[in-house]
Amino acid sequence: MNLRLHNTLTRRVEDFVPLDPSRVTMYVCGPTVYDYIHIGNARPAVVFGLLARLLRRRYENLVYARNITDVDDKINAAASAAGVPISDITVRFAGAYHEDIARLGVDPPDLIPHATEHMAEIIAMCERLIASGNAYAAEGHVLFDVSSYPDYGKLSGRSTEDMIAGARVEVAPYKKNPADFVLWKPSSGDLPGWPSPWGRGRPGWHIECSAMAATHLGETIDIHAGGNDLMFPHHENEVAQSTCAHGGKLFARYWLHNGMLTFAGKKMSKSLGNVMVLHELLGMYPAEVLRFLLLRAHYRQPLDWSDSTLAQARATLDGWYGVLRDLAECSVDPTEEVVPQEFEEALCDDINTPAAFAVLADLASRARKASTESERHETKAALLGAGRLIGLLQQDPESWFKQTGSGDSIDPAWVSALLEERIAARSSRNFARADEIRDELAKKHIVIEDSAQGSRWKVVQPGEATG
RNA sequence: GGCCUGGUGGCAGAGUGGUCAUGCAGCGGCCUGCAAAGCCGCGUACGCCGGUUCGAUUCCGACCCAGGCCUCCA
Repeated sequence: MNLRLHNTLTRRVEDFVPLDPSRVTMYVCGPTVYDYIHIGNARPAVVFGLLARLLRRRYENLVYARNITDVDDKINAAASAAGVPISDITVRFAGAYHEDIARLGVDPPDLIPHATEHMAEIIAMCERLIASGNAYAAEGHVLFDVSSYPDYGKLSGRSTEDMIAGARVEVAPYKKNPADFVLWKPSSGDLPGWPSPWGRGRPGWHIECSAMAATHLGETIDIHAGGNDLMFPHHENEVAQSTCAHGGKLFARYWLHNGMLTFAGKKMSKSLGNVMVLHELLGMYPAEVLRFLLLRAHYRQPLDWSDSTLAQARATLDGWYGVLRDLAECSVDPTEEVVPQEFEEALCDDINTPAAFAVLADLASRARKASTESERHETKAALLGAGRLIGLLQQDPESWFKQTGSGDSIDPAWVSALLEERIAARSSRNFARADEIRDELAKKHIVIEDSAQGSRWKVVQPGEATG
């Protein structure tokens, strides 16, 4: 089963063949840590974290780096607004990022390079680019000379003429060419800065990733991924810098780009002010519902956030957890879990999570109908194995159904007492009282399920099960 | 304006040149004291117009519409 990935460089799905199967390298652009991230920022971490899992199943040694950008003018703005050093801001929000992402079931990458810890490498790369004639210093800046790199624009599919024609930026006087971009810029006294051959300054954004990728993964890396909004200029600039700094060596062999999360059809972004903050969402919804929502659409497609899709995600997961709850008696040791082949095949087809979920749904339905003990065991082991790989169905099924939204709390003793009373009422055929109790529980969003085995209860989210 | 994606049934969302995606919701039935859960069954979906083809939702062209990038952005 080959792993196939859509490569932005060729705009088609290709077989993934690593340069060196004994050391597979992947770099994903991480967050700039100046605030809590929104749910859209979590999409690449979730999707490419899943890709990392798939890669680890095939290659013994994956080196996966996801950076933290901790030098940036937005950070400077946040720090000066709060009257604290930038490290107060970056440490706090990098910590929050790791915590929130972990709750979404994302494994930590192997390496988490920080831009501020790579100043020497960044400066060295600038010097190398100047020496090779691909960059020039001007008024305390170092700029990349776009005209020195004929392939500039190849990744994002635009020509330099297009860029100039569409330019909406005012051209700084020290630029030779309007498309030239900053590698290093001067810092005035109150801004964070590092000593450099061009005076005290700080790096431009793009060079950080190039320097960190080269430092930890090497000059040519297998996979570089990030949001498709980074394709231009960020990734285009990375390609230019890295290729030129490394004597024309190919920088990244496979470029992967995830689609944007939208809200009411518009890209979720801080500047539009239409963001759903992940940290807050985690307090309102089960983390697996959020993770499932992010994986329900193919990663390259846009994904619209809405109450309806949220409710649908919750309802589908409820169905699968319902199967696991019914199979509670059938014990499956983690070592007995298996990842069904069709499931993994779907994921290996350019991370086709919707197709994988179709396999999971079929599995769930087979598990529910399983008539023999071995069939129950087999399907449950497959369900759990698939769930583990994709990062879902990892909760205890019984407690899954007892989760309440933020603010609500339910006293299980109170529920049990009413349930007992209702059982007694039913056995004495006092259905009026039994229904009264059911209605009372329903006010707390508690639903009763009677069966031959007895009565049980679950919490449904308000608004759940709307189409 | 330039470059790039995409338009699939009530909603979400894969995929394919010629019987099935799948999930959620809905409807009918079974089950149930009634429900819930579950089971069985049900829906002439592929933006518009041409072209290629024995046959197109799938390939080609035009058009319309939406979104992204061109400025910080996952």
